[in-house]
Amino acid sequence: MEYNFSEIEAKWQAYWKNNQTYKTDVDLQKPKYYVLDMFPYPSGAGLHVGHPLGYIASDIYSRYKRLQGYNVLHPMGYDAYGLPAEQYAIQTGQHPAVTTAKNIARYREQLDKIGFCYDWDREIRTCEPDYYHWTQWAFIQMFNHYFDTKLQKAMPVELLVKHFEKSGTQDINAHGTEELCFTASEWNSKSEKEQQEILLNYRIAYLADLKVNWCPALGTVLANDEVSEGVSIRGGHPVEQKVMRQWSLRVSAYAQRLLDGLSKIDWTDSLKETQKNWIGRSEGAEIHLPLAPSKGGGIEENSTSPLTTNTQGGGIEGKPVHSQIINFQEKDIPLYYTADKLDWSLLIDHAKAMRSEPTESESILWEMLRANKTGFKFRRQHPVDKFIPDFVCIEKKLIVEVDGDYHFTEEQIELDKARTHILELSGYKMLRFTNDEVKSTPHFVIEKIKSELTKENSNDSEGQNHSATPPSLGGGQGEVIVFTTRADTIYGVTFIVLAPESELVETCTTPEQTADVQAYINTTKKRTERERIADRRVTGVFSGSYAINPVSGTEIPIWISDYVLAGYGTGAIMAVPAHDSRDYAFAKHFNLPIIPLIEGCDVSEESFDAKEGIMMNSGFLNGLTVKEAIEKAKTYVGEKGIGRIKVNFRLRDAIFSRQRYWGEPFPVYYKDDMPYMLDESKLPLILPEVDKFLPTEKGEPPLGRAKNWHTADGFPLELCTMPGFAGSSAYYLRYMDPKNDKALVSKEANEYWRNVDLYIGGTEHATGHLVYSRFWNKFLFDLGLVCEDEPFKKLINQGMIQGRSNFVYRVKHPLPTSPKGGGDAHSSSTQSPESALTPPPSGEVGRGSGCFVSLGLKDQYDTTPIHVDVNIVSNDILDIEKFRSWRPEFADAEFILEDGKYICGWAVEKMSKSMFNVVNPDDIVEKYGADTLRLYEMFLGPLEQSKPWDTNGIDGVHRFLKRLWALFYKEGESLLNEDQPSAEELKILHKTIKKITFDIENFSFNTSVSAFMICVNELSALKCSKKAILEPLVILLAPFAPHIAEELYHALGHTGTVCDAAFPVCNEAFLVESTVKYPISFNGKVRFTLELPADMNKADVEKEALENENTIKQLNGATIKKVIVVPGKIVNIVI
RNA sequence: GCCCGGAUGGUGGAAUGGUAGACACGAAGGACUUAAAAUCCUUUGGCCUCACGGCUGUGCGGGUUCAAGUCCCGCUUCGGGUACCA
Repeated sequence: MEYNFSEIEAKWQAYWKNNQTYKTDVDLQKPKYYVLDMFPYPSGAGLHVGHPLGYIASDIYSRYKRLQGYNVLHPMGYDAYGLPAEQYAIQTGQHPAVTTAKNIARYREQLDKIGFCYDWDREIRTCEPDYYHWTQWAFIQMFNHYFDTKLQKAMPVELLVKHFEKSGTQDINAHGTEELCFTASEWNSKSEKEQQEILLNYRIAYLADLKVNWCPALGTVLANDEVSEGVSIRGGHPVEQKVMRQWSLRVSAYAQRLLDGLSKIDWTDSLKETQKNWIGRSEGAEIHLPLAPSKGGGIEENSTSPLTTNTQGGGIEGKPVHSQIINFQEKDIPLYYTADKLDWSLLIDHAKAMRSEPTESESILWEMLRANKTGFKFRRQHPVDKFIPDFVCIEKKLIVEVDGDYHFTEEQIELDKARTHILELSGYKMLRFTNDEVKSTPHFVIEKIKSELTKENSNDSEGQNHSATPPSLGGGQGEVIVFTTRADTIYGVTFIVLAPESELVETCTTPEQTADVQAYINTTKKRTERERIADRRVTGVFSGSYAINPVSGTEIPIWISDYVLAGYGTGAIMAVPAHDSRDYAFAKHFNLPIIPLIEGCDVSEESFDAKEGIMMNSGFLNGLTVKEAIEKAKTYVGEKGIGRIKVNFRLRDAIFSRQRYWGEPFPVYYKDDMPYMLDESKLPLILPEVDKFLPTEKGEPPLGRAKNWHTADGFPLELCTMPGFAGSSAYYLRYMDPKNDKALVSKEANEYWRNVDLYIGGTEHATGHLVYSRFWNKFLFDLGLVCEDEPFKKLINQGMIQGRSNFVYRVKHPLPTSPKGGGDAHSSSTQSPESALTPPPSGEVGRGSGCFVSLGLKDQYDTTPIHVDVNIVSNDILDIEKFRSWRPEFADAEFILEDGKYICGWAVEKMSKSMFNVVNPDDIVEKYGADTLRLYEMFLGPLEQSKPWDTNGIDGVHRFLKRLWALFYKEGESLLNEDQPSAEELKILHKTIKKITFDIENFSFNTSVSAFMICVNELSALKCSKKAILEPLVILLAPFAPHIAEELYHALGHTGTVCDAAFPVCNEAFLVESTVKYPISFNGKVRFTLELPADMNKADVEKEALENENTIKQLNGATIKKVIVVPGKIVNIVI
């Protein structure tokens, strides 16, 4: 009986299926173990030989755990929604459900052939209503919860509403998009619509206007991790920035917990590092810089003091601001401005005349401010210093002004700025609103005022109140707020940069600069993300305004540039060109000053970015190390009320809307333009049919074509669908209880299976899926629906399987010189793949001759390398006949052979159709069997390393299985016997048990395959066919090669499945050696070995070694300096 | 630029600081066979040598150590990730 793998594999696959061998249920008698493969997207191309790598590894581990007595959950299913199926549907008109089902069937067929131990009863598909019911359900929960920053967990929105009803925004700890501020009475007086709008600011699933990655070619928005270098990852289409109203998930609220959780899980350091970078926590300070009134281009460089004199522009022209700056710096001295009253009285009169009649907006605002409605007393037209502002709160030193239309004249803007500055120097804070703002968005105006009132409060009373209520982007009207991690460099700030999108751009732009700023903003708007990345030229424009450094008192110019991101920090930075390379480049380009702050650093050529050295030019920070200075500066900023300590995260909220058809419908309807959730009893909301998978004429998403797409009451349903990661974020929970129609997962199932013990998949999910599913799980954990905070305890990334391409060399024309003899036959691994051509399309006759030269002779000719299908090449030898019939244009090909063979060149490239190097697992299974495929995939190299697939080596593992078979059968006769095993045989077996156990635990499957080979080689040499040895060996091999193991297990007389056997345990007693072969080395170089009893003591070993004749010969009379004896290991003689 | 991995024969790779190259492919030679396939045996890092044996050798340059592929410092180079994140 020969080893007939196809028969054996078919037989046992049928047996496992019929006997439900892999069916799993909750079993409280057994410990659980959950092994999961990353959710596959069933693409139309099917599996290539690289895909099953991780599945085989997880299958081995699952089978191993089962043999060890664990109840193993090992499920599989499909992430079935997605863009490719929909793109295909658009092209072909076929319904994506149809193509998806077809692809799944193909995947299943391929997977089945490899003999995995999946419990297929638990299969899930994200596109099935039974499944997406719970995706929609989770979304509703997210809509109905907010994130409490103090408790660091999700809480019901009803609690937030109760809080608003009772005390407004006072003392709230809710993570919000913006900081809002209102009283209870205001909340209660708001309309339903207004209240809903406000709540969206806090909901974990929320609708907001966002700048999104819009991909016109795909007609949808994409998440950050779906975009790379300005193009979509799927399809490579350009992506641009666009503001759209989109659903988002408040992932950013969980940033700290996502970061903290990493320390509790067993993932590789590099993966954790990637997640850390993605979350991007940076601890720093927000610093408030008041705007200065001075004007004009360029900054005043003042070498003798940090104080600036205003020499240009209007306003307080020519007035030295020396004294005020000093006062400003030393806040304990009351601020007072000593301006010439005569000059200013003219201005007042001028202004006053224009304000004689209260405008409509002034009246509106007054109605909202009067009678302590804000909680503070406001006065109207009350004189302050030498001005009469519109509204004043003396208690909080806050002035509110409403600008009429005339404020847009150049002159008036000048005057207003000067006025603001003076009042601010007197300790007043100034808020300015336009008529339009007051009329159209009065509640935002009043919120801003209230926020200002309470902000002042916290500064005054505690100074250290760094609560989690960030000010809105860019700060109030009279200041710029920047975020920095290098507060220590405050003395080196020579300019401020605003993001072009910053709200402050308008405030800061002076009339002279308006045209330039407008032009600049228009150009940046037009640039796509990709252009911004590709084009690293320094660009920017001066706003015309200045801010005052609150520590040094210097005036610094405010610039606008797109190297500052609006979405990070406050959208404004303090530029320290000496110590930040980006600022440096900007300063050099615009010729701005660079002040070095660290002793001995050279900033003539580049910035000194390192956080090391001793501070200089830095006032109270001089002499400190950078580390100390950062801490001291941060504390100083907090204590002096210049700013506050702040933690920023890079992690953004996940955009959750896709303007596509093939995804989960949102359980959302709209009433009065506000979103509402469907009742849970209405779930699942089934994806409707549409006539075409394209946007409507109005530009609505494809769901706009669906008939009756509204609630029973006639309210319209959401037209977007959910993104790919919606269905894949909690899928691992559904496997625990896949048929449950009452809940995502029952409490019982969840408490038994808990979370995934081993998760295997590719690195490509490091920042997408693995962040979203951790977030999603933490949210469900907060709701008490799941019992583990982290979904994936241990995670292994399998390496990529690369392709190995083959080349033939077409002769362009023979070289003029006659062929030189013995051209060297190097492999072409250094061959540049770019220079290789793919064959011309059928029909087109390629240029050059139809003559091909073998690799070893190709250097004698001028050749063009051409990719050739690896499936017609064996051991780099081309099958000439197959090549001729491969493509019509090669039918008459001629060959220059070496030794009668055509040798192909090769190179390692990505495995892809275009390289003709795709190897299909089905072909391997057909030729060698699934067990050989499984073993060979593991044998290729370490699981986590990427490596090229080369079918050439597969014969080795196939021979191994045949040799194993030969221990059982010879010419159809069984060789098995009941003989007692010898000590040597037992040693071979137990050595192998020990090695295999260790290797599986360490996921070192390549070395375990080697160990099996060694074992079988040794047993073959001994002609050992003893049941006592072979039975444990077969069980040991069962996780790796389950079919042959099952066959041989039954041959050994068993009737049940090998899956239910017990994994053999190593008995160390069989491994004890009586002697040790000591390598005897001289100065570390081994010269000979000496066999000595294993229990011989150190002194005797040394004695034996020194007395040995070989030693005497080696020494050749030299004196011994030292002898090192490591018992059981080595002897080293130093001479 | 930054972060993370690698670099060992013709190839994939092995090696708790202790005989570098296990195991396998390929190659060469041989056995069996009319022949082929299959199977089995021998050799196989390089150099010198009839041989015994010796020298050399883990990307490069230093260092630690009785002993370094392995640990430390400085480079070269190839992959992967990420990017004006202040």
